Amino acid sequence: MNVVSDKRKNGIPKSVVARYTEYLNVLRSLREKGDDWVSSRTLAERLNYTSSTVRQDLSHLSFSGISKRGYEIAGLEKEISGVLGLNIVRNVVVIGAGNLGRALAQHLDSLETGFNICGIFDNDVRKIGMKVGSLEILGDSSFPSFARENDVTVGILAVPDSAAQDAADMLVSAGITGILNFTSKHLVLASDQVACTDVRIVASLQELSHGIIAKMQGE
Amino acid sequence: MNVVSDKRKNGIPKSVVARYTEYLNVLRSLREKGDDWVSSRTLAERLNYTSSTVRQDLSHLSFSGISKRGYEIAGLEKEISGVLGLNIVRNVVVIGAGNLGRALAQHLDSLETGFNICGIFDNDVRKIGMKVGSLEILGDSSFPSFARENDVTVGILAVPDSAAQDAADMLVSAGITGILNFTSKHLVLASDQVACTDVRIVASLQELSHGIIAKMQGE
DNA sequence: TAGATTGTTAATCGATTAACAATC
DNA sequence: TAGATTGTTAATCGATTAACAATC
Repeated sequence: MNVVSDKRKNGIPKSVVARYTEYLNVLRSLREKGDDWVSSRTLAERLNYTSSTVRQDLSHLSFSGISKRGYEIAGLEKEISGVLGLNIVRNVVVIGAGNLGRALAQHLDSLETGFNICGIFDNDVRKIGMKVGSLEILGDSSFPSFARENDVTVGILAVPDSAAQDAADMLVSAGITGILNFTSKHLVLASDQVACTDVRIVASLQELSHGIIAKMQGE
Repeated sequence: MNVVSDKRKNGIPKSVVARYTEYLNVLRSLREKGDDWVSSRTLAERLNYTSSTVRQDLSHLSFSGISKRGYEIAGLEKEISGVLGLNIVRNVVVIGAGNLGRALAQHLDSLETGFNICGIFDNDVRKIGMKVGSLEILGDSSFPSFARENDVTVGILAVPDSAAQDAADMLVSAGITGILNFTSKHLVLASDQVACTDVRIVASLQELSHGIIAKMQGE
């Protein structure tokens, strides 16, 4: 097996992908400031990494910097966006129209993230028909046909924990390819071809709580 | 330096703390199901870890399992909660009363997470006075005195990215000890005694996008 | 007792950092 | 040119897993 296919097989490490998203934020803000080039050192300082980590990360890309100048910002942004698959618009639905689901639909829509929030679903009949921004809340039963007709590839899960697994099953059987999980439940997916990322809101608050205690005890 | 103070100095690794929050979820659901004991194997299977990882993690605690029986669920829950600092109620405010801030205030309140959401702030005068659940939106200017009088130790940051650093500065100078950051900005904190955890909603969606592509390319 | 499960040591694996030749 | 910065190798560091004696 050659080096390239070997790379494909192993893919880019999750830790590197996570930093790519951070680099994108910094690159955008530098570009908006008018900068055209950035060094690994500058990128690192903005995010509390080492320049070595930045260069290692960028070495996974088909994009090179130039000695003494650094990396061309617009080109690097485009390359990272491509690797993350952000150059295509994905149709996304929100499952669960409670406080969190409704807010996420509107928040992600207003942020212009490049994802198209095209539907919001709930199984509470009293909510069906209500409006969330320009979207109308639909019942779960209409989800499978909606997903097919609107080429929906991502589902955002914002239901109560008790309904999480059932809702995930519904998403998978409707042929979704990715789930963004806002519940605290660890999901078991019926297909290993479906990607899942956990957002862990409550867990993050608990980790923060531990962080506060650790600081008090002198790190 | 002896082993104990050495342990204190290094603390529990972040990766272990992250799993503690997952263990808590599983322990609660097992307890509600009526179980009293759990093995490292069962805990591991529920979360796709190895039993070795679970036992290593739990070895940081002052709590022992028993050969052949495993770990007593209620006791382990209490121990992990203690280490994470969840045995005391913290007063929390939300900064930013947009879609996300308002939803987080209500969501975290309804989840009974043990954190007390006691205030929500915004600098938009048109929002001041409006209600979010039982809370009234207050202006940023009243935050310092509010924080002091209500013993607020945690601030949830849900403002636009452009206002993130200023709002963080406000939280730190008001004497907050922890920030849960929902913006996409990397915060620079004026005090190294303040803990910060990033929630990374948009970044998670971008990581999911990469995950989908990776699955398509055969992992 | 026999066997299941812990706690811990040692091995492996992966991620980060240091170092430096190449180069613009 | 001189010096700043990349790309990459090798070293270090930390996290996960395997293995197994202790034990209930």
